[in-house]
Amino acid sequence: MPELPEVEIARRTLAEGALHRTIVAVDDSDDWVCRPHEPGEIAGALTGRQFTEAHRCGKSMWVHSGGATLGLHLGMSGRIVIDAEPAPNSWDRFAVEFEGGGRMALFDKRRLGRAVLDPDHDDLGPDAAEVDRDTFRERVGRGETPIKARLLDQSTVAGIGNLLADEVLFRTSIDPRREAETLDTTELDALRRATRAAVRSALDEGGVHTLAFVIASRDGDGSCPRCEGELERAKVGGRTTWWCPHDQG
DNA sequence: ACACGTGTTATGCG
DNA sequence: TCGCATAACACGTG
Repeated sequence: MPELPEVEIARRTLAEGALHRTIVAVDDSDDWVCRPHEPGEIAGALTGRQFTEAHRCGKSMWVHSGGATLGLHLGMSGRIVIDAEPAPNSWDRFAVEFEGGGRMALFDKRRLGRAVLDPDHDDLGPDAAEVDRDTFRERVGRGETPIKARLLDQSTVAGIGNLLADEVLFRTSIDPRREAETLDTTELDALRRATRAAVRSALDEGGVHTLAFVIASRDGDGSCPRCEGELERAKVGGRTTWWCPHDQG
């Protein structure tokens, strides 16, 4: 589920449902998801406090509590759930209970999500939906790595995942295997604009699953939405990649 | 049974 | 130290 748009939706869920409620209990017993702290350490830092603000950069979120900051990452399968019954099979990997009932949980079957105290975001690039034109040009348009791998590198620009990368490369007719430094400024500017537009659209429609090329490649019959030719599939930057060999030559 | 996956990070190599 | 590639991580799903 989670790429930048899903995480922004999760942040809004936190902002609307988890702020200004007194925390009376914390379940941080999953010592794989709750790291690197000892069980009870997050609980000790948050119990009795209220979350006051919910922030996001790329796919990382953090909430202020007046004292410690709680960092949340959804990993590949995580979701934020507010005021629901505890999930079966301990799929709630982290949870806080609020005074008077109700709770906030990180639901994550695969356990690749994270709940951390005072998260370190030093290795995170600027948010992919906010980065300015010149910064995008200089950070994305360098190196011999495939442009898709560059877009997926969270320290270059934060928030683009596997599906969004395919979508914006399709929208700009750029071959995902091109070396990043071979892109000219026109192509880089187009990539940035396509990213902003795709994020806006995904936010409006409910996630990256709703984007046309994502549907065509993952759920559809594998034909190009533009020329109807057959899409190609291969590993690029270690990830499954779809593109149109005709339009993205 | 077995490979795959919307993410991150540790490790290895030039 | 840097840039890049790959494996590993956990575990449900098809």
